[in-house]
Amino acid sequence: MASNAPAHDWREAKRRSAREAIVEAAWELVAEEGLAGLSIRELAKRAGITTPTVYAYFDSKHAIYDAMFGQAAEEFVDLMWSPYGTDDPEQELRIGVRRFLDYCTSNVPRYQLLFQRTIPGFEPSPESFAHSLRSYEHLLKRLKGIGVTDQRLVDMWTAMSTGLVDQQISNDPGGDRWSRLIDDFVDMFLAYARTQGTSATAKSKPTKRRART
Amino acid sequence: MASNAPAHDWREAKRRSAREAIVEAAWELVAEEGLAGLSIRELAKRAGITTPTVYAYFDSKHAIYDAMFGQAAEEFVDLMWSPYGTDDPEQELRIGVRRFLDYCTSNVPRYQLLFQRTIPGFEPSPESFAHSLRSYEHLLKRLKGIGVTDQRLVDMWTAMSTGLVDQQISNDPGGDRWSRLIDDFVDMFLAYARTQGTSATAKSKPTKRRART
DNA sequence: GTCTATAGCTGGATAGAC
DNA sequence: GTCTATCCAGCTATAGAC
Repeated sequence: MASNAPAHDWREAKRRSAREAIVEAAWELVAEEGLAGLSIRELAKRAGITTPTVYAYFDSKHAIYDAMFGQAAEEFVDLMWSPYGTDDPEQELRIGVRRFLDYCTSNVPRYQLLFQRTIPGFEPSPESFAHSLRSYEHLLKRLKGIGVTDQRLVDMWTAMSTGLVDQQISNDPGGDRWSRLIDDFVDMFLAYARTQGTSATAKSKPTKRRART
Repeated sequence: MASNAPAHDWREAKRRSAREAIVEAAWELVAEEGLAGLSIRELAKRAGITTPTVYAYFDSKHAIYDAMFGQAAEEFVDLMWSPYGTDDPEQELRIGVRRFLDYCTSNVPRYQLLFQRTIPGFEPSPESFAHSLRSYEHLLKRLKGIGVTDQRLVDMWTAMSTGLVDQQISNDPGGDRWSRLIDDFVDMFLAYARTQGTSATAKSKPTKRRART
């Protein structure tokens, strides 16, 4: 977007870095005040600028939320697609859910912005949301790795992952009462999936791969 | 509290019913505007009174949240303790989680108030929170019924239940994409629990009951 | 207890000079 | 683009007459 303008690239770059500085300050603010506690005035103060300057870079408060969403969603998708250092699909699944859980619990407002609907009226823009779809695709890939393709099983998996995160955040913030149960959860899921007509592990026959269109 | 004043009971009753009317209006308001959208002015308008009158019954906005919390928590604990119409512990467990899920999904702001930490700075009073503890006790009772007493298994159960609710609310509001997976979840949990050295079903030996103090 | 009136503040967003 | 200054709407909460 706004790409093939070879001259004045530095302008674009400068503007982008200014935007990023604002978003950075926004993250710091919501870390202290909660996601809903984002105030443009306070944000400007922290970014070392004034309120109208914020509006030179963002049309509205929701536009700032969207920029935060986009940045975090991209960061998350990069994390989930980065190498897993193993060829074992089950291991990859375990590492994946660990990454997800760590990512969520290490920054609660970010989790709420990305995965819950806690800001009334806010919907991420299609560009921002596209990252989230790519994350979900990688999840499908990981599950397919262990032979799970049934949508019902996929939905059960997302519910289990979310439930872990949710309980950890709500009832033991900063602790590990639920996050330490990850491996038990995976064990439970794998055992169940095996009873559901999927391979669910390498010892059964590998899943027949269907060519992507 | 303010109890043994035999005369003027009608005064107490009238005051209580006025409070209840305000709380009722508060529920209607948050149903439309979201939990954080509770405004004293708008609340007063709906209750057919003026703003200062609200303060004649509640010290602050948080006090209203607390009254809502207490009312809902009591309603919920009554629901969970009400008869299950069966002697089969497994059936009771299934009915219990169904009740929980229906209760949560049928009123999202109420769910957020009771089970999540979404209002910054709000903590329920001990009296209000006591109801929640009694609900949790009944959950322990139901799980004990199928032979599950291990805290780790209990925590896994709460994470699974919450995860179902959370996904249902966040990703398919009004639908049943996750709520219809309840029985699969219970099956999965029961199968896993059986591998964990608990009876987890009636066909094993019944759990030894320890007398309550 | 209930009202009118308002204090006191904070919010998002903008006008207009530079 | 960045500022000063400000508008206007909304909020919680209270003062004081009745």
